[in-house]
Amino acid sequence: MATATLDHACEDCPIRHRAVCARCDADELDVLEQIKYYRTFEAGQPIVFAGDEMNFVASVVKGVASISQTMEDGRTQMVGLLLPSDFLGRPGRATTPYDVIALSEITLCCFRRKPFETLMTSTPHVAERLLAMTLDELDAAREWMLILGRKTAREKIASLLTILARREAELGMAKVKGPVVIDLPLTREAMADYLGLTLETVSRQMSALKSEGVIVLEDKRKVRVPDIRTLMSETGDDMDGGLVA
Amino acid sequence: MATATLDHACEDCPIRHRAVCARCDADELDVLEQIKYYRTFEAGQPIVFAGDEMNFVASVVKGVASISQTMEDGRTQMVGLLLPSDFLGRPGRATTPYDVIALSEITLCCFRRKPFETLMTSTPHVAERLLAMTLDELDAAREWMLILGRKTAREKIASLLTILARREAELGMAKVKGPVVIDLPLTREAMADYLGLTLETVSRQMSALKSEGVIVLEDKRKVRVPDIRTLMSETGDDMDGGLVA
DNA sequence: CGATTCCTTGAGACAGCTCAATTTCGGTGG
DNA sequence: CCACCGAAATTGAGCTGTCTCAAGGAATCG
Repeated sequence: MATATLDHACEDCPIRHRAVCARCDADELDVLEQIKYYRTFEAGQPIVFAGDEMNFVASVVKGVASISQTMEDGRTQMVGLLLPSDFLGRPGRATTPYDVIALSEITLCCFRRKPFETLMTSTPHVAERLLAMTLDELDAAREWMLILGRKTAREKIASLLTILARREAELGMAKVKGPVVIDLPLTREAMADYLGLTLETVSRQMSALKSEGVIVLEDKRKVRVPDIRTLMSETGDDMDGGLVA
Repeated sequence: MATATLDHACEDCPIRHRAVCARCDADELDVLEQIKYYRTFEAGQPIVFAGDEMNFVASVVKGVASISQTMEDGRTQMVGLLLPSDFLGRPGRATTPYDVIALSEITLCCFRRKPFETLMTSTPHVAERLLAMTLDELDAAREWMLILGRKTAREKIASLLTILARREAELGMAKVKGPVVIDLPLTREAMADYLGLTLETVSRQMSALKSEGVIVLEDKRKVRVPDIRTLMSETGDDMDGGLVA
């Protein structure tokens, strides 16, 4: 199977120190190693649909996916963005209320739900780490709520780009300084679903930021930010986030 | 001190089976009992401000509070609503990024942060329950994101009223059937901050729902819902939430 | 009964949406 | 290498839901 080529020992895992297993010691890692398996999805492929039974949980090893909700009439809101090291699924619940869709090619490190749940009670480090990650996600969700409820279209775009730049910086370590290139894993429509806008409005605001020199489009999916401070000043937030050195 | 009159044994606590201590056994409860203390706040009083040091965590025993974020120019978004049994504060973090304000008279069951944190590692039942509660909050935040990003003003109002009706029903047990009276703990402005609207729009939509008979205002802060299904059909969601029997 | 706070209602403005027409660009096959 | 295709993105023009600004009204409290 194709996934075999992607397998590797936990020790060499790129997300070893950020994922749900981050705080595990060698013994605990052995247990995880035995029940894990990899799955990959192509860009655009659904991972699960709302209402589906979900008999696994997983860490994102590589790639990007969206968590979203759709109303009967088709209106869609993204409610989560899964980047490498993020956790997918909820221990203790058999079905998922959200659609999860691969936005790029994605690799998941999966665990069957039941074994994972037993493991959670036996290895406190996993439960501990999962709590910390969930609290972080809740903070991110709350920041997002401010964006959705109170920001203008331009501020929304600037906020999204800043969030992506920050995440990219975290993975690559080091503070962001000077020019940054953001690899946009989202289509304009996905950006719109993230921000509660239409894709036309997203496009117009991107064009506006471009023509004002705040961003440079190297490519439709690659954004160069000459000066991150200028971009951040467009988010409407205080600029003391500590992102810049 | 006034709080003394409110003290009571954990066993008689109204939120005993829903709060962070829900899964504790008698021994664990004894430990909690020793480090807890009550605090009350009047309606409108701040509990903490964003940036403040926060050396306690707490359960809401009685009353309602808001968690909110404010931008420099004054735009405010509520990002959490604390109802009885909800948990306030984050173990492992010394300062809070949010304003927390009492919306009604409120009673908190507080624990100093440090002792609580040690307790979390020693009594797994607390950590376990806190994880479950945090995951529920994350779900609530995601539902809220759909409301903020994609719903019309009318749908937003109907959704808020439905959420409050649901919470009220949960506390009082039993499925909601027929007429319900919602005790609105929010001013129009607070509703607006919750929903990402202006207070004028909230007022207009409340008037519209009233004139169409979907709701009856017994009082500005007391809403009677003759038929919960009619209200729910205005939320834009599927009506299969299982709230109605 | 003033004063204050909260709420309602109106009229006009405007940000973002809808509908519609192109344009760009990465592939794909001749 | 070119021509063509389809998906994604851009841009325009007009519309509409919500906001802004403004003027009362209702309830509560000294």
